[in-house]
Amino acid sequence: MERSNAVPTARRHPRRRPEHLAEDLLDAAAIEFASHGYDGASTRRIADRAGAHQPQINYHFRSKEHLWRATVSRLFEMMALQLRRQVDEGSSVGAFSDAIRRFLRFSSVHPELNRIINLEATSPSSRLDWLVATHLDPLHRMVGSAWAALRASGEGADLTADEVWELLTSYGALHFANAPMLSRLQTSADGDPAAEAHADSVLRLLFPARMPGPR
Amino acid sequence: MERSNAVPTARRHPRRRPEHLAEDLLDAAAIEFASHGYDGASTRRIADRAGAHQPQINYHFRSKEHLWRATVSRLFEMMALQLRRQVDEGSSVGAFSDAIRRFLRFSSVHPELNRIINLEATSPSSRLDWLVATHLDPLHRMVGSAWAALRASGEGADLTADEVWELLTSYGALHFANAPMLSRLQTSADGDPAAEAHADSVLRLLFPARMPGPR
DNA sequence: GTCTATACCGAGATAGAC
DNA sequence: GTCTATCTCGGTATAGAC
Repeated sequence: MERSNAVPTARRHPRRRPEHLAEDLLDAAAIEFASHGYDGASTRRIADRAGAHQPQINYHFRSKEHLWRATVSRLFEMMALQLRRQVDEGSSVGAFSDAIRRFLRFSSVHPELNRIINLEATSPSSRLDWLVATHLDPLHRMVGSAWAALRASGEGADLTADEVWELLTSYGALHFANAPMLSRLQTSADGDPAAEAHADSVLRLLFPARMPGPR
Repeated sequence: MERSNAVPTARRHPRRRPEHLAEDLLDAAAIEFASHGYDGASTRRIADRAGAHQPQINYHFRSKEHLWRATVSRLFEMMALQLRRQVDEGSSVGAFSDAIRRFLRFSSVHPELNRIINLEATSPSSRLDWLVATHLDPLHRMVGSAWAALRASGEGADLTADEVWELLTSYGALHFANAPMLSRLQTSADGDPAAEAHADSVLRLLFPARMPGPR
């Protein structure tokens, strides 16, 4: 294992009396799972990062797998919070675009969710089954019907709903999830500044007629 | 660790006398690294999958890290072989499109490369540094100058070279790398059949004027 | 070059004192 | 709820017979 930079080195003996240890553990778990994948992440490091002991994880969550699910569900809840105004509500281009901007803004602030999803996306597992059934499929349906409504009213580029889904998740959100790599290839890719610019890029692909603007 | 389906169960005692054990180990390593990430992959399973013993890996390659680099380099060589006619050669739309089709065809047959790249893309590591410096940066430059030439001659959509790079790798290649997830969301995503259709989708985004064709 | 045996470490999980 | 101690397992790597 490569453990380049030591975790914030939680002080050893005196652990501390956290109001919300469970929350802290979930925060730490998100980072570790996103960086090393499920198999590669270790509950020891997660506990360390949260300033807790490793057995606390088994106490507060039942197992590593339960911790993973709780972590993912929490990230989805945070995203839903940031989206509030749902995608399927207004079928207007404005509402749809607004939802996309919120989604991408969230993805730039919390790239962990898309990272975790992408780590699981490449090989079948019970985690992937759960992820799709519990979280992704409902979202996919919402986006699909919203796009269908737009297309029916003559708006939007000539793309299928599945193509739009992939554009949003792969091209759109991965821009932030893969920032460590992209920043090594390009001038700058991570951080908030580029978030709105990338959203513009996505929207230009989806609505070329509306946003032909030069760069 | 979740080890859902047992590896082809290499016969135990009688190992075999392989012509190219190293090649077999690299094939097996590609699959395991792509499925579980560097940390999650185990040299035992890789050896098992190749019908070899675990210590053989340390004999033929120096370490797990060396095995990983050899695996990645081999996949890039296979891709270069499939691309043969280089991207930067002709600056015509036809040559560029042809290269993209070859790239995506390779990605659909060997999704392991894009999977491995994506696994490393999300967090800094010495492996990511090596990957970018050795393999990705040269490719990125080639694509960049090829696209610049096209744009200079008035061809192609209003996209920056970096946007094109992300469209090709994230939207384009990930379609195949993430097939296990996408196939659970959509009607069908993996396998060769959809490869050309997805290439059409990518090219339609890059050259809307030329390929406005309905679906 | 191939195999067995094994060293050594870190993983997840549990028991039980506090 | 928190902590220490510890169990068991699987990880990478090495030594050495063949």
